[in-house]
Amino acid sequence: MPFEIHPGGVIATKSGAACSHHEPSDPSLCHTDCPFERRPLLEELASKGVRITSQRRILLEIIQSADEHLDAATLLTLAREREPDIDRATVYRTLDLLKRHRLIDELDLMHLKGEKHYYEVKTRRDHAHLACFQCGHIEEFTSPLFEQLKREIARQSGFEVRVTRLEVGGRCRACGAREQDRTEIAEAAL
Amino acid sequence: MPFEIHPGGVIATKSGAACSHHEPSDPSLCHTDCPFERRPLLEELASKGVRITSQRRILLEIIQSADEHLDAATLLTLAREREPDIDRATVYRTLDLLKRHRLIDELDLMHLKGEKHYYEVKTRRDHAHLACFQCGHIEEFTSPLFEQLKREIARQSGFEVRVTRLEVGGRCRACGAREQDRTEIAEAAL
DNA sequence: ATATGTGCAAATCTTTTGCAAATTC
DNA sequence: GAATTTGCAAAAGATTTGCACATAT
Repeated sequence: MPFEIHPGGVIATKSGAACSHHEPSDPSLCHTDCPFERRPLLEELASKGVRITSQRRILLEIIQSADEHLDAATLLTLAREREPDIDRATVYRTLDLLKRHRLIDELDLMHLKGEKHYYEVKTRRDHAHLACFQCGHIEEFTSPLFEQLKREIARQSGFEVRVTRLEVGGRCRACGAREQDRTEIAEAAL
Repeated sequence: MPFEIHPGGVIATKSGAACSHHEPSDPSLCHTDCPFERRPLLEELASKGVRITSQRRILLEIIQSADEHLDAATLLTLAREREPDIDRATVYRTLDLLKRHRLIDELDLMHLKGEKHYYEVKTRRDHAHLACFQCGHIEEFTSPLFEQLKREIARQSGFEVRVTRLEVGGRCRACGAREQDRTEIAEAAL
């Protein structure tokens, strides 16, 4: 089957699989209507007629259940724990496949640690990624305002919006507070 | 002088220099209050005690007056037209310098043409970059909603927001219309 | 005079590609 | 059985680094 992007709507997950977007401590948030989850990647791909190989099965499972942003090298390492012969190229090709099918999003996370990319399962609501230049902490941020902005962009520019990437770099609350402490200590020393 | 980021406010340009953010056909938009322009990069750097070398002078001028998004290789080529001995490393080091001083923004433009970065002078208002996957067209988009979203992010997350990057990928109006045409032609042929 | 910046060359990091053999449907 | 996918090895693309020499303040 020649590659083709299918527009089809987002479908809520039917599985009871762990939802990587909530703390394990609050599993009650992971139910059928979870706005962050969708069908398992494997199901999604198979239904599009994409061949499921053992390598892809492994990679999809890892990506699906990852609870942090993965880069290609980490994904390769994790996959090799299960299948030592899996190749770097297969990882990149699979990531590309998922990207083209719009099942994952590619992130830079402000290039805090080099030029590599990070990946995450596409969620129903887009979110911003906030990266702290000082401690490297990454935070996600969802907002109706963001959705509104995307609609405004589509309407005013005439663009059919397919992918959105909002990354913010700065200093997180904790680092800001720490800095504040330092200032106070310095002042007290005078 | 050890490197240090100075927070200082944005200052409107005093020069009559060409403003790269408006069509040359509408020079009236380029005046003192132009919300897109700021002090020349060279002035900005010099006032921070950064050494101005002949190489930097050339690079700054090119970046300043560029009317499209530059990548490091293009910048090097343009610089070499004026000074053939300038080195690739100097280009990267200068871009890094400007980034650290928050005088330029780094963009990916959705990696339409490889993994390289693009650069533009930081403007007073942040803007989104819309990239058309089909024709490669890049469009900029400013909106009060974007500013509002940034404020919301800062307030709710406690982040001190320093850099924002909003990139949108999809299909531009022209390509969408072209596609529409094709569909109509295809239907008429039935 | 001294700290800083530059060119050169080599290295690094990340991703991509051509091809023969293996696998999926 | 035909088309697709994989592993391997090599290449490509983009950026970074160490060091001796040159330059700016």
